[in-house]
Amino acid sequence: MMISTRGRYALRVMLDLAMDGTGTYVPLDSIARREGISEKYLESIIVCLSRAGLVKALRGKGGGYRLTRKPEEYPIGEILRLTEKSLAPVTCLEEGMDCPQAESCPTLPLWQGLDRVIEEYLMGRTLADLLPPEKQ
Amino acid sequence: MMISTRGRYALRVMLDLAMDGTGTYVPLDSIARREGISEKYLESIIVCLSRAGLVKALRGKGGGYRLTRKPEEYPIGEILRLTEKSLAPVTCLEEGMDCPQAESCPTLPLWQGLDRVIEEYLMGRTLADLLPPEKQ
DNA sequence: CTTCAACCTTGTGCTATAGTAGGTTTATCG
DNA sequence: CGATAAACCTACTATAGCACAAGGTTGAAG
Repeated sequence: MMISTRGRYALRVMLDLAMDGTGTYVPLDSIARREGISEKYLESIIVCLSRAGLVKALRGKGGGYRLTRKPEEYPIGEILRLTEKSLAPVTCLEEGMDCPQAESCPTLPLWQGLDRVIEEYLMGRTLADLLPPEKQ
Repeated sequence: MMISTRGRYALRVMLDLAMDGTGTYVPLDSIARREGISEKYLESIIVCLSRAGLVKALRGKGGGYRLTRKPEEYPIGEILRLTEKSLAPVTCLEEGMDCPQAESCPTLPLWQGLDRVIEEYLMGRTLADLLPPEKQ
């Protein structure tokens, strides 16, 4: 629940790719070195992003990853949702968790409201918002 | 990070006490039965609330717990902060975590913003907001 | 002086997180 | 063609936090 290293690393990888800007393929080991993150661990993270089409992968020599859209077309929430199992602040709201007492629960509306606030914040910002001004 | 059963149970206990309304001491085992939660586990939770003065405890026969303020004087965030180790959405923001790269981290402002939004939401609502209309 | 309730300490099973390790496939370059 | 470089895939592991459970101790009322 909420944001672990997986989501944070995913964001940093995407940001790293966005900083590159050249549209060429960037190999993962160079990203790992720059960001100071275990390459093997990053692998398991970027696979999610690749399968979902947020980045395009190219194998073999000269291969790597690159963005498939412009930075301003990546809502932060989308990146996090793919790499975290859930962004819900409480387990009650997680998928496949329909609580039998949901109808009468006096606290459920509170959590739903919190979830909405978080969702709006994360979907209302994009990768581009995290780039340094000169890279805009 | 974020809200586990500890915080959720704490809220339900406080709500249970607020529902009582009579100002008399309510024993924990009756709360546990009503809420369907393990009494022993609740014990470890309510101790935090008691030590912080959110509830007053009375030992011995006829003892139990009662609120020390009116429901509208308990911000939800205060209850959760006491029972959860942290409400921060990422570890970066947890106490005693001053990251050496904080200055140059491009994602830190994002997390700080998210933290503020959550904080405002949770501190802007009180126990009273969760009571059914007729109990107001 | 018994009863009931809070208080305190300790232990335990489970699950998720944050990685490691090692091998397989695929593309490029000399 | 073959070496190299990269993504891809499977499986394993150590650690920590969560959600309790068990048992005994202290203290207030009747």
